[in-house]
Amino acid sequence: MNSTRKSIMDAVVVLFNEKGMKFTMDDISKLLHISKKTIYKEFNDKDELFYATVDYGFAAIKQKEAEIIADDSLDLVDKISKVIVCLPDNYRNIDFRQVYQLRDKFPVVYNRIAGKIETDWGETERLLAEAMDKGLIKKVPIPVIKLTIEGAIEKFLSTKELAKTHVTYEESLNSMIDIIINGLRV
Amino acid sequence: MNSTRKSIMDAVVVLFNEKGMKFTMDDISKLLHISKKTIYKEFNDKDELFYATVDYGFAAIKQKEAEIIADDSLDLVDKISKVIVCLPDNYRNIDFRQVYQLRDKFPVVYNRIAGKIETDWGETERLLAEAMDKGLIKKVPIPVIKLTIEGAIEKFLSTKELAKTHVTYEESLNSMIDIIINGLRV
DNA sequence: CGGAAACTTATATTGAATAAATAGTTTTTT
DNA sequence: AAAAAACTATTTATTCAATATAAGTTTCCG
Repeated sequence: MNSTRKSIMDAVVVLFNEKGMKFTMDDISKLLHISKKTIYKEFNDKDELFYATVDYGFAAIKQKEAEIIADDSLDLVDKISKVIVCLPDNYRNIDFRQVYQLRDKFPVVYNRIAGKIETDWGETERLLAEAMDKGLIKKVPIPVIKLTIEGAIEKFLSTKELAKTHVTYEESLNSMIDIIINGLRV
Repeated sequence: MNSTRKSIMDAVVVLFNEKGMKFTMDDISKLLHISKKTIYKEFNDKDELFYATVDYGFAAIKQKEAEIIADDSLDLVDKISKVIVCLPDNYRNIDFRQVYQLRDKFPVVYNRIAGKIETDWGETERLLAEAMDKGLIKKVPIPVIKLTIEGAIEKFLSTKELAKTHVTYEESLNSMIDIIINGLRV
């Protein structure tokens, strides 16, 4: 993949975090000091650009996830907690709450994201089921675990309460995962 | 408090769960087969009705909470998990996600609710801090615990994923609290 | 008295008209 | 060759009057 494509997709992520979905193709060109023609040489339209950016971003997550799972120095429960933190950690700078804004205007892109997140959870669910089978953790409905973690992440991202108490998002996430993994241990 | 007032406030809760904030004074009178005049004899306006309904509802929660805390047969950690479940349990039939709709139209009522929820958490926070002091549970930033629980509850209420897997809201809530309390134990 | 309905006025919603912004293209400049 | 700027055809936002809805009051009636 050429570096122009990459820099454009990086700019999309930067602008998304700055302005949500309210940024224009002109914003991208201004940020990178490139002409719109250059963008349209790489991507046929805005949809295609967003779609590619999503795939580009999630590829990095999948990569890291695969490394964790392949790491033989980690036991199964450690792998689970690392894989769970993996998703938001790579995307520390992405405000996932704004993703819902895509639903109406870019439904294809939105569904791609939803699908990617589901797939990512699929891996975690597989590990959780295996750990339950082996008696390493309690048997608890997996949706309860999933929703608890998702809900906590959304709260951590959306609230200002953490900032007030000088607890960072990352520390909160690790604390939360620790509590839950420890709570699941038999 | 007279029974007319109570039945009107009960109707408010019923209609709120049915229609969110989109119900009218006429809806209340039709549901109860009473005239609007009767409603306006008890409450000066819609604001006052909602305000009273909030206080009426939270009084029941405070009552139950006090009973749990006074119960000497429970140890501190048990009290914490019971007090946490106490809030949503009493309000099993209230969809708290719709409360934000009040913010614009009934700011006074909204602030009352926000205040009540904060007060309720204050009690739980006090118990958590005490348990940490006594070394009964791990020292973890309390906002992390609070946000995790709040996030999970919101997710349980907002998603259809639980229904699909035949796990009830109540079971999920209890599982979640079990995991977290167990995860906090030293 | 209290329910049912009619009535008034404030608030909300709708939709067409208009203005503004933006995706995508073309031209000019460096 | 690519940036910058100008351009156009659509989309999207805004405005404002009409329309409709709902809060609160009054009237009538059993």
